[in-house]
Amino acid sequence: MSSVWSRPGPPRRPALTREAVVAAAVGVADAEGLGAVSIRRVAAELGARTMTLYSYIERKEDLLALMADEIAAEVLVEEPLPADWRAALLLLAGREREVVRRHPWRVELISQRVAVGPNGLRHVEQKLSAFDGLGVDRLRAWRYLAAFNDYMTGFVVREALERGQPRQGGVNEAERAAVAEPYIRELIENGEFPRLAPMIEQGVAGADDNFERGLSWVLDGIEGDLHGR
Amino acid sequence: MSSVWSRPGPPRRPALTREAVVAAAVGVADAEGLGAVSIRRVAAELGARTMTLYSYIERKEDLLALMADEIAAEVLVEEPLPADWRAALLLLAGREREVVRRHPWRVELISQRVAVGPNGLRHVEQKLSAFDGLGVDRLRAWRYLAAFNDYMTGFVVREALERGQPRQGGVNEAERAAVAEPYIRELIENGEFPRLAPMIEQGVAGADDNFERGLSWVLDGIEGDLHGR
DNA sequence: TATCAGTTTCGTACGGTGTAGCATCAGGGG
DNA sequence: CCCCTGATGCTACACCGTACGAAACTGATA
Repeated sequence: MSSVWSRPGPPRRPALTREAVVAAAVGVADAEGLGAVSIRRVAAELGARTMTLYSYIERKEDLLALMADEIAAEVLVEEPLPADWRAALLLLAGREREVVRRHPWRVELISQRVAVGPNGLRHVEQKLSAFDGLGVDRLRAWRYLAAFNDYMTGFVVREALERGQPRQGGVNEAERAAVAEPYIRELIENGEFPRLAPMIEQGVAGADDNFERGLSWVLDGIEGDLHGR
Repeated sequence: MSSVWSRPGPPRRPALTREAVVAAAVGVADAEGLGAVSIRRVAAELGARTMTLYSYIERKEDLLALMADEIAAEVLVEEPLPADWRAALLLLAGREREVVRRHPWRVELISQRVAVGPNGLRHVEQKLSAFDGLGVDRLRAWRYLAAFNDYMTGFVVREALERGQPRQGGVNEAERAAVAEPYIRELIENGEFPRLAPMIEQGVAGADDNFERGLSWVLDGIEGDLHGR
């Protein structure tokens, strides 16, 4: 039984890896929202000290980009894609939706200018490949892609907001709804919103999965353009 | 000439108003991005001390909600709307786009669960009123609205990102592009992105205003549904 | 085996954030 | 007149990202 002084300190912890750092960050974001992802917190999660993380990333921004690209891998589908372009896009869209449902913090990264990584690029390439058999030139394909992407972005953002991301701090969801309730009710009463009010009253708003329907309208529009206007 | 002690302090500053606070915050966000909007900064802008702002709002979140509703007023259009539903929606969409161009920080608020205020509700009501003459039931109108809104959200988010919001701190835009350049070039070379690479090389990506075109596809899709599938 | 170079780890510190708690003070109503 | 209500502002706390430099450890070389 030696004294503290002669005993060696704990063996050096197995070296961290960038992958482990990113995985820990993703775990925190999944469980408690993107707001809980701080350098200190992720380090603690790994049993490391704060500044240690800066051996693996240069800035927090980098960590966010790596997180985004990590989950971008989850939306890739195994090739070959369905030959029918609509089926292919529907498949990709479904994946995208699932991934955002699993990692709702993704939508917060959208408006944060995070750099696009290799998996993000692979995803774009897959979307482009859906148009392969159609004989459209690059510009047209790009325009179709843009319209499709824009719809998808809007949809997943709205869905994530409606479902309510895990949040840290701030007012929680039920509480917020409770506060909003009387205000909304007042608006219904006062008659300034004759179209909106009954929709809220009857619960038309919300509780309607418009994913495939809305998407099919966008694809119909593209198809119309495809078949010569 | 009296001494400091006997001279009265500066006359009490004219009382702040909530409107002034919100206007100052919007000004800061327009000029330097949402990241520059801190309680301290907005207070300084008004010549007030930090904690004074908390007489007008309860939390910073409130200030953000008020800012959002402030600019939501800018997207309202004078009634009556064009009788043609497509023309009405196009008008509203154009307004929405202009407002986001003027206040690009709006897109950052989208994914931040800010409460919707009276002007936001008025805006929704105006959009709903576009469907008035069509004889569609509430559920259908709501679905059309959702699809239209989703496309618009995605579009304005993408446009704001492509144009580059004013940012404080962080790497600036040109610098980021310069860093991304060799990485992108490498991807082009290595052949993993046969569809995407030539689009970047030829500049097909970006520099193509797809606003009305993409929107018209969405409206075409809705119109198809309208005319009985 | 002893030394050196290069990484990885981490203690400390700085300047920023939102905001709780309390003291101060002005103006208006009894 | 006084008192009270609400606006104002100081101080302080806990948190953030991260610059800087020292320490500890690893593997390669002499």
